[in-house]
Amino acid sequence: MASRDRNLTEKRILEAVGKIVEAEGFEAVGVNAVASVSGVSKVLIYRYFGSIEQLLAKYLEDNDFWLNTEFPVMQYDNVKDFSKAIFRAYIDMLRKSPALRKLYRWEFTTNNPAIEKLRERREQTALKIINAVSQQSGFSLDRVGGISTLITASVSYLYILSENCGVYCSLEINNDSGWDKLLETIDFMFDNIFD
Amino acid sequence: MASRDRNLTEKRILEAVGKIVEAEGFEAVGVNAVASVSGVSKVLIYRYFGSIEQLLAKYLEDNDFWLNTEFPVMQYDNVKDFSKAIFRAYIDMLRKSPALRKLYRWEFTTNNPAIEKLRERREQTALKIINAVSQQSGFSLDRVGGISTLITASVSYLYILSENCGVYCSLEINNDSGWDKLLETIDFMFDNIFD
DNA sequence: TTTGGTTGTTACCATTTGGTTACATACTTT
DNA sequence: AAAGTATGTAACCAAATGGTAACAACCAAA
Repeated sequence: MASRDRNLTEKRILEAVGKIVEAEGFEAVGVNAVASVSGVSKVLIYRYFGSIEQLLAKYLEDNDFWLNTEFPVMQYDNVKDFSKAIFRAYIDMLRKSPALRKLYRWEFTTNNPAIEKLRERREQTALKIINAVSQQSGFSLDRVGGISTLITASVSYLYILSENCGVYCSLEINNDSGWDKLLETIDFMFDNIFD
Repeated sequence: MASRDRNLTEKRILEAVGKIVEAEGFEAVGVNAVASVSGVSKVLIYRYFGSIEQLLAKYLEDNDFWLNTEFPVMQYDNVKDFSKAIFRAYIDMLRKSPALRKLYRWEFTTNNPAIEKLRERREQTALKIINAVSQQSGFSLDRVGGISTLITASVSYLYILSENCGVYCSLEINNDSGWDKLLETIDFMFDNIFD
């Protein structure tokens, strides 16, 4: 596009990555695709980012998934409400971000340093929360960890699937009605557990 | 391979599909790959199956996922044990079948008639079980459906992820220890709910 | 034995992929 | 003004993809 502005073209390239990711997922981010969507010749992609891997690493770094999301701090008087809030936040995060859904999908088929790093952060964040809830509730780490796993994994699965499939177990996962029911189920679970 | 036996070469081709699926997933099933793994020239693939889509449809039909798995019939005296057994069976199914794990992964990125059919069957089976449990337990369909969704989606997610990632939420998902903990969590849930 | 259909192989095709070379244009610094 | 560097483009390359055409070998039925 001949703008002769490195910063701008780098921005254009990264924006193109974002567009492709949100529309088709990380699997579709190739040199040719990025070049054509950004309108920048692919030579510059290699020149400025080295490789697609590095370009994606930069993209992930910029849109720092997980780190930018504020999880509700322990500001509730009881653990039950805190727990409910945590998973509400998790659901919200995935609902709002098509890119995050695509990232979780990508994780199923790919292994690279960037993904490893994201996994580590996820583990750290999870551990922190699990520790807090465990201490406050008196439940063992395994107990709290098991429940957290159950819920977050489920939510992730359903959100990824919802992009291709409208119903799972009679639950409408492509509109709010299904998610309301699921939230209600989670609340019900905690109501039963914390008593 | 010049065996001049259509049945045999068809079998060879389908077996090659199976190998590729189990090792690399449905995404990797291409004409060239199938041809080279099976040792059959790709012309015959088109001649006998029409297209890769149809070949995969045949493969899915043959290895009829979901239909061949026996779910524990209501032979327990209480709903709690029955519920626990159901999800144990579900976990077992995914544990034993690499192809099923790959199928669930494939479902995230693909839509075609064959997949739609599998989804329908899954819905039917799920509905049947949910109905049974709902009647026996007195819980509403939404309640039972919600819990079923939560658990099966979670298990599916963790099994798919386990092929690329060893730990999720401090849970070791690539060996039995993690799965034992998850089973224990599920049991705990039901113990709390059914009382 | 000839005819017709089945099975298999080789070679080819267009398209797309990731990746590079060579060159031209501009800007900056000396 | 000259030299050197940063930016951009067009053309090209090898490899792999899905897909087909042409031909050879074989078998069975007429």
